[in-house]
Amino acid sequence: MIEFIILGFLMTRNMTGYDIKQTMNISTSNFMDASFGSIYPSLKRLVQKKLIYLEEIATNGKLKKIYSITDQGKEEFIIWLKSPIEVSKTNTTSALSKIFFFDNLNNEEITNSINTYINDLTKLKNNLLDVKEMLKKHDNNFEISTLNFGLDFYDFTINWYKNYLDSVNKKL
Amino acid sequence: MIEFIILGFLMTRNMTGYDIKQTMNISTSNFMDASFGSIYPSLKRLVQKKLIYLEEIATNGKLKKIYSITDQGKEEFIIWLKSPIEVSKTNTTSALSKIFFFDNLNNEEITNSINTYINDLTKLKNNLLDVKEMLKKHDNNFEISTLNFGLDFYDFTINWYKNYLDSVNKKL
DNA sequence: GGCGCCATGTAACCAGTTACATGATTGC
DNA sequence: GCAATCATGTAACTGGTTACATGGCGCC
Repeated sequence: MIEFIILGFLMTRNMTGYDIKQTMNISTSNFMDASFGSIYPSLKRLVQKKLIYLEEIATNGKLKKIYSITDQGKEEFIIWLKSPIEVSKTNTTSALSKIFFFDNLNNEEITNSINTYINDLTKLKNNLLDVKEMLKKHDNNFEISTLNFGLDFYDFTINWYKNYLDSVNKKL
Repeated sequence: MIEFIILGFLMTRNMTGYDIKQTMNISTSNFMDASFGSIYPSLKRLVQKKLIYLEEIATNGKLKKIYSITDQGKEEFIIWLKSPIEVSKTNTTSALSKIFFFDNLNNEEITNSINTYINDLTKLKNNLLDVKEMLKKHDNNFEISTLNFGLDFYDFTINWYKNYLDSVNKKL
C-alpha cells in the first residue's frame, strides 16, 4: 500500500523521504498516513525493485537522497491504479488512496474503475440484506444495529461514488 | 481488540474456540472477523491474565475446551465497553465492536459514550474543514475529492449515531 | 546557546493473517 | 468410504508503528 502511495507522489516530482512524509501530512493524512519507520524501508525496497532510483545530492556539504520514479515504476503504478478497488466492509482507505491519484487516468478509465467498485459494493450490500432476512427468520437476538450501520454505510458510499462519477464526467 | 470481542461473547455463554469463530461468522463478520490463528492464542493469553478460565470436558472420549469468563474478566470487559470509542478517520470497526455489545450497558451509559463519540467526530470534522480552507487559500492542486469524502463521511456517521441514540432512548 | 525543523535510519514490537498439521465425528 | 464439519493448534509472514539514535542548519 504505502509503496504505491510513494510511487504516486514521485509521479509528479522527485522527492526525499522527508519530503514524502511532509507531503502526506498536508494531502493524504486525512485518510492515510505513514511513519518514517515505514517510508524509509519502503524506499529501499522500491530501489531494489528498480521502480525508483536514488541520486545523492550534496547540499552545503550534506548529502540529500533524492528519489525519482523509473519507467518501470510508472508502469507498475498505473497498473495498480487501474486494478479494481478493493471493497472493504469497514475501511475506506483502499478506495480513497486510488481516487487521490486519479488525475493519472483518463475519464473512461476512471469511470470503469468506479463502476466496478459501485457494482462490488452493491453485491456486498445485497449479501448483507440476505443475512438480515436470514437472521430475522431464525429469530435470534444478535445486535442488529451493526448490521444496519453496514447497510446504511453501503448506501452512503454507493451514492457518494455515483455523485463523484457525475462530477468527473461533467468536467469534460 | 479481538480479546475484548471474545470476552463479549463469553458474557452470554460459555464457548469453545470453535464456537467463538462460528458465532463471529454469523454475527460480527459484517464489521469484524478473526481467524483461528488469532482466536486460539488470544484464549491462551486471556487464561494467563485470569480473565477467562478453561474447563476440559470429555465428550465421547474427546476433550473439548470450554471457556468461561471470570468476574475479573467481566469487569475488564465493562471497563473497555465504557471507555471512549476511538475515533478513526477511515475505519468504523472500533465503534461497531462496542455498540454490538451495548446491551451490557444501561441507557445512560450508552448515551454518554455515543455523545462523547459524536463530539470527537465533530472535532475531527471541524479540523478537516480548517484544512480545506487552508488549502483553498494556498491555492495548491492536491486532489480535493478525498477530503470531501472525509467531510461527507463524518456527516453521515454523526447523523447515523444521532439517530441511533434516538432509537435507543425511545425503547424505554 | 538552545529550539525547531530538516534529514535518515534501525530495532523492537504489534496485532493480526495464511498456510499448514492433525485427528475425531457425522451424514449420505 | 469419503466429504463436510467439528476442534485445536503453531510457524512464518505481513505491514505496518513506536521509540530511539544521530546530526546538521537557521534563527532569535
